[in-house]
Amino acid sequence: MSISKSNSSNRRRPGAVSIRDVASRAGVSIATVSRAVNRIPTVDPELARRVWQAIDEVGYLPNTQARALVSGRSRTLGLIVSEITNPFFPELIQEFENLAVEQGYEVFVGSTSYDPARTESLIRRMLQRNVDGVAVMTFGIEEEIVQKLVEREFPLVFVDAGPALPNIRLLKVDYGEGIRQGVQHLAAMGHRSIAFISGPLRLRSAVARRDAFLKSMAELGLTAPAEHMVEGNHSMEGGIAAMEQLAALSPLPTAVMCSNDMTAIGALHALYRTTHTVPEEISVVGFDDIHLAQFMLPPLTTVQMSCKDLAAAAVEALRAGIERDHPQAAKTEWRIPTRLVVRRSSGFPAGSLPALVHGAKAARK
Amino acid sequence: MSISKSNSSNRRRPGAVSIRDVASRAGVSIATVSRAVNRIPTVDPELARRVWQAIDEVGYLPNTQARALVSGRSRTLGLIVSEITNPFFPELIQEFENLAVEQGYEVFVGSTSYDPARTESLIRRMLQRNVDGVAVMTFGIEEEIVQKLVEREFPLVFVDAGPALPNIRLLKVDYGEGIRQGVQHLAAMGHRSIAFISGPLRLRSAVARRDAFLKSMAELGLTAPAEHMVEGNHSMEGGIAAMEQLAALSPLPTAVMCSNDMTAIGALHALYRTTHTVPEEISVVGFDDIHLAQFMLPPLTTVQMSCKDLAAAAVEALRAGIERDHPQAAKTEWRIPTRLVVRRSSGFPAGSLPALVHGAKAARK
DNA sequence: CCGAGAGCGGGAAACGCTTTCCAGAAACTG
DNA sequence: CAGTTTCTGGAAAGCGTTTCCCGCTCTCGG
Repeated sequence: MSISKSNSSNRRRPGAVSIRDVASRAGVSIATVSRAVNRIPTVDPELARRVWQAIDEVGYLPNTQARALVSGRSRTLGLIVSEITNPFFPELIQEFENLAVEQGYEVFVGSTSYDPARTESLIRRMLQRNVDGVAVMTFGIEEEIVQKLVEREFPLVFVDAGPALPNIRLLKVDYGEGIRQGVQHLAAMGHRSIAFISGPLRLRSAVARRDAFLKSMAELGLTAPAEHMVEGNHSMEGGIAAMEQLAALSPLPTAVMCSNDMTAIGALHALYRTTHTVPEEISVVGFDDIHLAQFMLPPLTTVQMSCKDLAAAAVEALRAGIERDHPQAAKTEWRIPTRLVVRRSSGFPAGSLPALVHGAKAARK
Repeated sequence: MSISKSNSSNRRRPGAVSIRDVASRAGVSIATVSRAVNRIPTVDPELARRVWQAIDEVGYLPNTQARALVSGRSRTLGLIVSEITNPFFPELIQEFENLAVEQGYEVFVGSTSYDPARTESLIRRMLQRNVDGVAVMTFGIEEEIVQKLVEREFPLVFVDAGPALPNIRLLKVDYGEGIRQGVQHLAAMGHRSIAFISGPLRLRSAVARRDAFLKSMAELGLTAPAEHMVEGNHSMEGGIAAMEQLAALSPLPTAVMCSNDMTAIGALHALYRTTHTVPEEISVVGFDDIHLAQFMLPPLTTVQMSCKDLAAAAVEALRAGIERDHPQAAKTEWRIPTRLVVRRSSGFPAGSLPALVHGAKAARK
């Protein structure tokens, strides 16, 4: 008799099942079904059981759009990264997505490719899709675009260099400590002439890393001449170009610290091409500890910035901004620790006396 | 006087603006605003102008959820890949997303990590989010899960090995031709003992590639003994392990064809570790032509499967299934061409007489 | 000059769900 | 046993759109 209204509609996808189908099947009202689905405790256990059974039988899936429309929350997060083709980001995305899904959120990923127009469109699309919050993990974003989001009182999370605005949560990566660990590791092995390949210097986070390097050097009483400070672009190609520039120097620096792993991998390639040996002639240290790092030849010594930590902090910070009664609602900064991972691309500089350090080199073999 | 109803609601995000705000600002009905936004030609140009101006002034963005709810189409596509951390996929995702956005679609990306439970949850979530269609680019998916989608008459696109079901569109990658090109390239240089590192053989597409290899060999009157057919897992680690197995053989095969580039890169690493030279002692050929391939040492000879072509075909096939009056609505198969890219990881086998081939090797230098 | 027809714009219904409000039932209490 | 409280389920009102339908106006021909 009562053919479900929704199924007689011509617009819905044929197989789709609405809350009404469940209600009539279970012999209750749609309100009861909704309450059962949302686990409101006041519903009679017996009824709830019948509802769940009916849901199972008809294969009901709540329509997210309708839910979002009425609740005002889409249970969707935006994640903006610089370049999805840079291996660091897929790892981050993966972790972020896992955690978000665990918390019942869906994720829209967007990659800016450092293009302001793309970024702009990305943000507009996310706004339109009503995401509940956005994590900007791009290591550098145009201030004005953020403005739009802030105006709408959007929960926002930035990595290390967000604009100082209210309603913004920051993930502070401890570059200072990370880079210091790398520099001290090299200095401890006897390196005095350490070069640095930075990221593109128009990005604040790239500048932050470079400054951390200079500071760490200064702490040890070391200086880096201008020709030892080369600008890369966070990609392998950039690393290759930068390293070629350094390799032309005479004398060669005995070690190179890189702003990220892809750059370091590029450096490794450039050194291979110019037939310099690593770490005998020159040591290379990266930053990030992407998956690939351990498979380099030689395996890359690097400063680990844990994707997992970063993703976890991002999701939590976002939740803190979204969910009214979140325990950390007031927190605005999350610290992301870093740590040194020593592999095989770093060693004693040529001409040093390894024996003095109790054969440490041999031990690492 | 007339405070917008929507703005007085307590649920909406404070900055949000609804169609009603635009309507009252422009002094027209919401229906007219909707028509103007959707560029329905029957609306008076002067009114349309006023509407657009009002939209600009109040910063209106149509709510996608409400649109989707009423139109029954979410303008969202699902993209399922195997492993987002495998560099091939980010490149694919990037292209896919660009094209989809160009066509006015948003993309939900999901990575299965070869885990049926994850895949299951992924599909359920996509169903729930009402995606208009799904492209499954995982090189192997569980049949039963697909069943669910097919039942709902979901537009579906598969890469090369989709189940033979109605309403499914297939992207046929021309493995036969691609692998043949690789094998013939090697054979032409004088290789007779060619090994093959496959993908995980429970995946149909891995089997397809392996069979293509055997067929190509047979065409040339060559055979591959069992110990030359090693199973990898499409990752670098798998390639390393497989190559180590091959490297232990005596005599060594003079060339290795790999099921994908990551495997080939792993093989290169394994050979470096065992101090075999490439291509002098052994040639290596990959498949996919990921970005990384050209930066290997030596740069990897590989069979290119263009991400761009693949993504373009996927988006088009999806649109053909979604949009009622799409010109290609009836098409069910798209061919993806492949082509050989010769770089430096392949060369003449040891003991061959390069001079016979008119100094081709020298020419490639 | 009047009526028919065309064209445009507004009111209202519908999409599938959540949530509030209220009525009725059940369980107590005096 | 009547009155009060507590609880449960149903009806209905939206959420922000699109779209259908109807009525108004304007034009043009007879």
